[in-house]
Amino acid sequence: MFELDLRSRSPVYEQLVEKFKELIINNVMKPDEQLPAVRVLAGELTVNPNTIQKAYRELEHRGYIYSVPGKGSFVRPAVPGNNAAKLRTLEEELSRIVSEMLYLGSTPQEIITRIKTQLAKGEGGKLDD
Amino acid sequence: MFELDLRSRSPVYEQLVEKFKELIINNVMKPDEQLPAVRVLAGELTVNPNTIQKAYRELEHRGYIYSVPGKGSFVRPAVPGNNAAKLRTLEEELSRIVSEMLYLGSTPQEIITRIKTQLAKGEGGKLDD
Amino acid sequence: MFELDLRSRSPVYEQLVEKFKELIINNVMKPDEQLPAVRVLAGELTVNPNTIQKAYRELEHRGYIYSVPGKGSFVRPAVPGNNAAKLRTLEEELSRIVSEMLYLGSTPQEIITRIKTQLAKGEGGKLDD
Amino acid sequence: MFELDLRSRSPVYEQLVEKFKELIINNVMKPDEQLPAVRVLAGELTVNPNTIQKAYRELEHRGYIYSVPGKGSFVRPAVPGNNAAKLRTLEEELSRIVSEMLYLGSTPQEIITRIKTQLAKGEGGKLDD
DNA sequence: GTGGTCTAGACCACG
DNA sequence: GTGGTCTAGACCACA
Repeated sequence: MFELDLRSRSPVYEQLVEKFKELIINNVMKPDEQLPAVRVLAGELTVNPNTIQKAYRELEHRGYIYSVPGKGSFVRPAVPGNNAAKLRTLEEELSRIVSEMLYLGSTPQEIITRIKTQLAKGEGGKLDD
Repeated sequence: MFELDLRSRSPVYEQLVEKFKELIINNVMKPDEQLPAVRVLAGELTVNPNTIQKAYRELEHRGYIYSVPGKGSFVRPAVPGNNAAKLRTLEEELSRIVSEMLYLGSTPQEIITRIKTQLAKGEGGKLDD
Repeated sequence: MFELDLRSRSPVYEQLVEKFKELIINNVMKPDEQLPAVRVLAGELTVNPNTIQKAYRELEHRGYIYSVPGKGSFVRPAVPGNNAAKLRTLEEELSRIVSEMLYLGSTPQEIITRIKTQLAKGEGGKLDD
Repeated sequence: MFELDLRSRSPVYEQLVEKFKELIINNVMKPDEQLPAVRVLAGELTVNPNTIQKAYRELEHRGYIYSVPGKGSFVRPAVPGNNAAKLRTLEEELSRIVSEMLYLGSTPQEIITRIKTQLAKGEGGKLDD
């Protein structure tokens, strides 16, 4: 299910956070769906349970999941409002990336085309799922 | 000139690398322009000279500047070719960010508009300089 | 294990880089084999740990090893593709050296024989390992 | 006549040494031919005369030229004997380079061919000049 | 215990 | 005065 790169510079728990974020954002994991139990996932990935727990704690802190003591962790439904701060951060990142692509030789046309393609896919995905 | 966050989890030298990368990419620092001397910048930012040097060396490794012992460090003029690998990485980052913006409630129209605006500015900047 | 020349004009960390490069290139250190821990090697060579780390980071930048924080540093398996630039540099060095050997009195026959011998050994080594 | 790279990491005087070595080795500068006067060359290259002098001193120390006080510096004729130490060093360098080329994916056949080609040229050059 | 970051402070080569 | 090297020694995050 997960492909962890133990050789990577980025810590294992961070890789887990990113994987789950991706699954949640792309609606592969649905709202209120339960995440694998810590010990189970630790077993499957042959990773220390502490590492899984750290990842779940981080996901909770970033607002992607909620934990119910004694029951487990679940995908937190997205709330449309109150994301202004996060969106501003993302917009800055996006600016940075577009600047760098231009610097490295991408043409504005290429960049626009690429984003439009993705937006089309993203919309479809959202509607279809 | 620089705003360092000493409490950030991202190391000081990495923050410096990002700042300079931004200045170079956005053509605020021109090709062959000299960067502040290691000791001078260290003094201004009240940071250890070794930390500045680490940032400069990293920038050199990443191809943004060149350092000439005894002379100084300078912005390396951009070479158009062979950025395929870097561009692929950036495109993946861009995908990730666009996905997340959609998840947080941005509309495709907003995203496209924002990027077009930036591309227009970027072009102007390039031409004007 | 290592012979460092502290009086050499070539810096200690650079000597270390060259030693490890040699071990890796000649397959004395195998892919994914762990390098000595920074502090351990520093102790053995009576050199500052920072110096070792600088060498390791340099080896990582040059693509010979990878370091995983908290785990260790390991030999990076060779990837065949995209060494065109490095090979061109080496070919120039080779030209320079052959010229100088001719100048110093080596005969073409001697040079060819010597290289053929090495190539035979190199092949054997590769196959045997 | 000379192309100095002031942006290079390698010091100017070292670049000069290498250039002259190359000219002498390839018989472009003949034995007992006079090198440009320090001040003249400094003027042409717009370089500090001290730098030229340092290069000449280094060339003399390495046995490529001799200096006659009050007259100038001249190419030292090659003496066939007594180069054993230098040759051993060169052979080691050659081994190192061949190893690295193999590591980077060159085939033994390619390496042999390339050296034979150069040896043919070198011989011709020597005989023709 | 591992690599990584940072400071304080010394010394060197180059131009 | 410039970048570069090195030491000594402290502290942090990760597994």
